[in-house]
Amino acid sequence: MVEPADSRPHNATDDVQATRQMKTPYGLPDIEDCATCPAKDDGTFCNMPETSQKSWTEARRCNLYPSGAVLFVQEQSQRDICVICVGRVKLYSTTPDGKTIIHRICEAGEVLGLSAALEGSGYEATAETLEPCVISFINTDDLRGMMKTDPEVAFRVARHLSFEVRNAWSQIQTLGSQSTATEKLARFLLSASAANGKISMHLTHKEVADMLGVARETVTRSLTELKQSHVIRIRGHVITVVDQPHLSKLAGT
Amino acid sequence: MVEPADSRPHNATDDVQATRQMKTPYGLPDIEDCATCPAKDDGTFCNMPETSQKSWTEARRCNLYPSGAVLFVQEQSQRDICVICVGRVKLYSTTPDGKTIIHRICEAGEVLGLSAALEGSGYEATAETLEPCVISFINTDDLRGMMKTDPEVAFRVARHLSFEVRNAWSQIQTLGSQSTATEKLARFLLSASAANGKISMHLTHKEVADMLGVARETVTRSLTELKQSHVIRIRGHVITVVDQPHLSKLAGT
DNA sequence: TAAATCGTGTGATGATTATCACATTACGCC
DNA sequence: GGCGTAATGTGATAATCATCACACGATTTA
Repeated sequence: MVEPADSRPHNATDDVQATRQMKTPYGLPDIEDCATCPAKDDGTFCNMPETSQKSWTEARRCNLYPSGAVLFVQEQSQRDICVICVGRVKLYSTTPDGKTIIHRICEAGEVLGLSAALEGSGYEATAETLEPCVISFINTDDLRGMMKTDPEVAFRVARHLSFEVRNAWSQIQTLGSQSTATEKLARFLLSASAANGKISMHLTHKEVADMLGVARETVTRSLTELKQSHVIRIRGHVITVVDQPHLSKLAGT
Repeated sequence: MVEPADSRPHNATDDVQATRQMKTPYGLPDIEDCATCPAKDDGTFCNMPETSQKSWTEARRCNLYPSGAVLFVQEQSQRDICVICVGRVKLYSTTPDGKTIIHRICEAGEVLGLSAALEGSGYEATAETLEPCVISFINTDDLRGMMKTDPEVAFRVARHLSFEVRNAWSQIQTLGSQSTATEKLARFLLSASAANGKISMHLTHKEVADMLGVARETVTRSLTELKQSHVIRIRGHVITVVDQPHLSKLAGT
């Protein structure tokens, strides 16, 4: 796990991997402008009206991170919000007795630290990159200022928070339903599977376990059980849902 | 459980209880103006700047509900958001197999249905009054319109959503920590207790159980256990935390 | 190539707690 | 004040799963 400076620009020359290819560290594109951003279609702050976009672009700073970098730590006082331009980020918190709970795996286009920014409190969780990432930072005060003057920004912030609430609630349903581990796993697989039934699993069993609130061994066991009953097939990092109706029945839906 | 029309004004003459005191049904104040509202100090949409307040007051409708009234049902298509002026409302969802999960007990000043309004989807949960309530309704389209034109409204919506996210996340921590039932209950009691250690329990054991994701009997048992070990004292609906350090230790904090 | 590390697979065991099945109490309502 | 329903208390039992304890394979590092 790499431990970079909190939210400051990542100094590429400090990094062993980066020295290999100085031009584009970690093989990432250098996103100077939102126009060249691969997430531009569906991101929360992408495709904004011109005036909003302008002040936005001026306020943001853009950094690169390797896999396993910690963007911020829970309860750390909050100064910036993060926008994921490229990559995936794991949001988790740890309990005093050392247990880890993964709240969400965030994709490109999503925003981190929003609720903390509006409440004026510390970060709700720890954010760690799962793969090389391009992250934009906006100062919290700047964000608030933009929200106060530009309804478009405020509206988009609200909509992203809605999305977060939805997400959290569905996780609560999974965690609180006191259902069996297989049931939870089935629900997880269903929500993760694409239309063709394929899931590219970039998460370890431990990470899945921390998302579902069960032990790692339980995930392994349930997974092999599903495999043996020919409900899913596992090939490397790709899980294929073979018997979707069966899986749905297991999920209790 | 009373089943009123979805979000339309409650017809007091239809109701048995209301016939007793026609002037103020359920003994509730008739809130015509936010100026006379008891929640005006800390509500999300209270104490707004004059211009915002004006359009707000024009858009809102105000209704009275008895205890146990269903304000809206999960997945029902959403037309209004609700503001609790007086009373407490239980937000819950039910799983296909009949289990109930209580997401939150909402107090006066809080807003219901916000995330559904912004996502344009159905209500996230079912809302049921826990006591006689005064509820204001604002049409979703009106709200969106106000957000687009008035940054103040948009900002307040965002801030309330932040609050909801926080809430949801702390519930996720409780539910997902795979801790013992006593641990969860201890945490619940701590967060519910006032500075003087007193908790006015207006919830049944079943309701607490549905908040913590455990069985009702488990709540009863854990509660008596805490009582017998002199950590808490129960007198009627008032629970007093006697040994706060002990309770904190049980909560693992 | 050896060593170390990480992720995964698997067995045995005990603790916790859901579940069922009642008894008992409290409380609103006529 | 009595009746009926809702809420609470309590026991016995079984199921699930966390935990510990390792083995194994893959991948990276020295």
